[in-house]
This record gives sequence, C-alpha cells and structure tokens, in this order.
Amino acid sequence: MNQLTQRQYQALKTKKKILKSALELFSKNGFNNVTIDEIAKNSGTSKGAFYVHFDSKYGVFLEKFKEIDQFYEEFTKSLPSNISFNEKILRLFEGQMIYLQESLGKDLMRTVYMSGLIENEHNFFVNMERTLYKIIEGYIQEGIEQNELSSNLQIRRTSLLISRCMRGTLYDWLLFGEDYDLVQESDQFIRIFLNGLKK
Amino acid sequence: MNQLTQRQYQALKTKKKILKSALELFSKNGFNNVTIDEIAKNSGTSKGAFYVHFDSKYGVFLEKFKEIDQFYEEFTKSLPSNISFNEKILRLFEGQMIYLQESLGKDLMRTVYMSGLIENEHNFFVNMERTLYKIIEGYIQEGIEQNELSSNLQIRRTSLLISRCMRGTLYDWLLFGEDYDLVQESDQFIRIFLNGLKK
DNA sequence: GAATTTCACAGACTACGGTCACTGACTATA
DNA sequence: TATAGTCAGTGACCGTAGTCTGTGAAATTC
Repeated sequence: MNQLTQRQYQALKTKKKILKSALELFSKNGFNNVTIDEIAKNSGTSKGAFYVHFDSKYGVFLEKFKEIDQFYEEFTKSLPSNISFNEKILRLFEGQMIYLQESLGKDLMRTVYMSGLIENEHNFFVNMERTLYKIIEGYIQEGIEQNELSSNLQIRRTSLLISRCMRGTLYDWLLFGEDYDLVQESDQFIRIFLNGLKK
Repeated sequence: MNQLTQRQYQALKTKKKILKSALELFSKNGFNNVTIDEIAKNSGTSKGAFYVHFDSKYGVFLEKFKEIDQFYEEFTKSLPSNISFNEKILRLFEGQMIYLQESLGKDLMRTVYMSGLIENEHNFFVNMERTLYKIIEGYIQEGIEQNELSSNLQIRRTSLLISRCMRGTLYDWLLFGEDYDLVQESDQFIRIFLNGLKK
C-alpha cells in the first residue's frame, strides 16, 4: 500500500511546512537563536505538531542530512577507479571536508556533533555514517585485492578507524575554530594514518 | 596583598560549599539528574550564589578538572625515563583512558566534550589540554634527541595531531557506547598513528 | 567614625525545551 | 452508513537554566 491517505498526506504537508520554516529561520538567525516556539509560529502550526514530526531541534537535520548521503553517492561515482587506495581515501577526505565546510557550514556541523553526544537522541549520527562506511570498506576491499593493503586487515575495523580520523579532525575544527584550516589539517592527519596502515 | 578580607574569605567558603554539594550530588545521581536549584538548596545557599561562583553546571568542572592536571603530573613522574618515545605515548594513552573511564566516568566526559562544542563557553577544554600538550611536546623533543623521530618534525603540530588521536577515540567512545572497549580502541588507533609518524 | 560604595548573596522572574491530556477529523469495520 | 477507533494537531502546563533587581553587611573614603 503506497498510496497516501488524506491524513498521511496532510501530515506530510505539515512536516514539510515545519521543516521549511525551521531551515529558513536557522539560516536567517543561526541555529542557536531560533526557538521551537518560533518555528511553530512561523510555520503556522504548533509546538505539539513540531514534536510529532521531530525529536528535537537537532532532529530537523535528519532531513537536511539526506544531502550528505547524496554527496557521498555522487562523490564515489565521480572518482576514477584506476587510482590507488591511498589516493581514493585522500580524495574522499578532501572532498568531504570541502563539502562540509562550504555547503553545510560550521554551525550546522556543530549541531551534528552535539547531537551525537546526546544520549538516546536517536543516533542518526551513527546511522548517517553507514554510507560512509560502505564506501570506505569498498575501497579497503579493493586495496587488498590490488595488494596495496595487507590481506589480514580487518575490513570493518579498519574502516571504523579511518572514519575516526574524520571525526577527530572535524571535532578539532569545531573546538579550535579560527586559524584551523580544515582541509589542510585533514590531509596531514590522514596521510600519517594511511602511512601507518601499510605494512 | 595576599591576605583575604573577611568578605573574600566568606565568599571562598561559600564557593567550596557549593562545589562540595555539587560533586556529591553528581556522584550520587549522575550529572544530568542534578539541577542547579538542588545544588543551591543542598549547599544551603542560593541560585544567585551559584552563578556568582560558576558559569554553569559545566563550570563546576573547571574545578574538578584540576584533578586531570594532577593525573598528568603524577603520570609523567611515574614514567620511567629510559623507555622509547613510542612506549611513552602508548603508556600515556593507556593510562589516560583508564583514568578517564574509571575515575571520571562517561557522563562526565560527555559533558566535557559537549562543552567543547558550545561557542563562547569559556573554553577550558582547550586550556585543559595545555598540560597534555606540554607533556607530549616533551616526549617528542626527547624522541628527536634520541633519534627515534625525524628531526624535521614540527613539535607543536605533531603534539596537536597526537592529542587529536585521543579526542577522536574519546568522541567515538561517547558516540558508540556499549561494546566499545576504550582502552583497546585507543591502543589500536595510536599504534597505527605512531607507525605512520616514523620515517 | 560617619558617609559612601562595593559586592556576595537571595530568590522572584523570564525564557525555553519538552510533555500531556484533549480534540475532532479521518479511517476502518460491520 | 453508523459506530468505534486512530492519530495529527493543539496549546496549557511543567521543569529547569539562567537573569535581574534588591538588600545588608563589609570595605573604603573622607
């Protein structure tokens, strides 16, 4: 049954209204200067409606973040397949950092990293990374096949560690601000890590 | 003028009462289940008094965290000086992770990493790391002198990168919870990084 | 030592996130 | 198509973080 009932259709419309309103206000006033009451009022709905559709202000990003998956998808497609494992990872890191910095912005990323820390906040952060893991795991697999990586590397584990490099780099970006060049920091860090990975 | 006036002495006493009260309640009920009203009441003072002495609930840690510095200090003292650079870093990581896990606990660490993300929250997090940097920088310096590390390593930068390994590992601990063995994860990660560091 | 200023502290108040009981329109069922 | 059940949506309410104004005792000034 894929046809929406009138009720479901109405609900979806409300959700979209709230989402639109919220994103508008966020970009106008900054995430921290927007209250849920405002979002509710601005969207012509109510606080209760907001909480029907979203867990919290952070929850609004669950939606926004489908964009990230889209980024990953396009990225992998655009990547030539004849480059080495190291090159793939380096480009992935660079591409991601530029994307996060330019398209999503620091404020938004701050809220993402914030929400990751909130207990029982339904951890979309962890889920969000799924696509990322898949991609990295794929690269590792290929790297092993091409004999660029030791074959007794645990793929799942290794991809986790590599993604941890991202998180560490991004957390520091949020922590130190100002004269922190995200792309450069990321590049330096992952280069060392990759170097340490090869036998 | 080092002598406290009666007023200053009184104020200090009040601050200590509040601090004691707060830490008691935290350890009894967990950080997130303690309100500032409770702290005020339990300490026999008032909310106003609390905010005179602390910025926020997080601010209480500024005090608590002198303990961390103490940990670092004792740790470095206890470390034999005839071991290699790698060994020192590995032990530092292991010691720290055990300490943070056992003595401070996850809840508390979560609030630390949280507060690091809050803008203009007076970034004691960054400051807190100062002692840590000093220690790592010292190790690197020694490592270079002993010819264990390349001499064109930038000390300041490298210590930052090493400390980033800690943050990445700890952030993931808070993120993934449950079957995340902090000590083991930390060890595995830093080993790879150290391996990548040597020329 | 009287007058003035300062400041630790009290606690009422505000703002905001989040909850909950209720409503009424929609949907399912007979 | 009448009835029962469901659920999106409402907004008053609550808990708590943080603010603000007032107060009196201590400190300073004269």
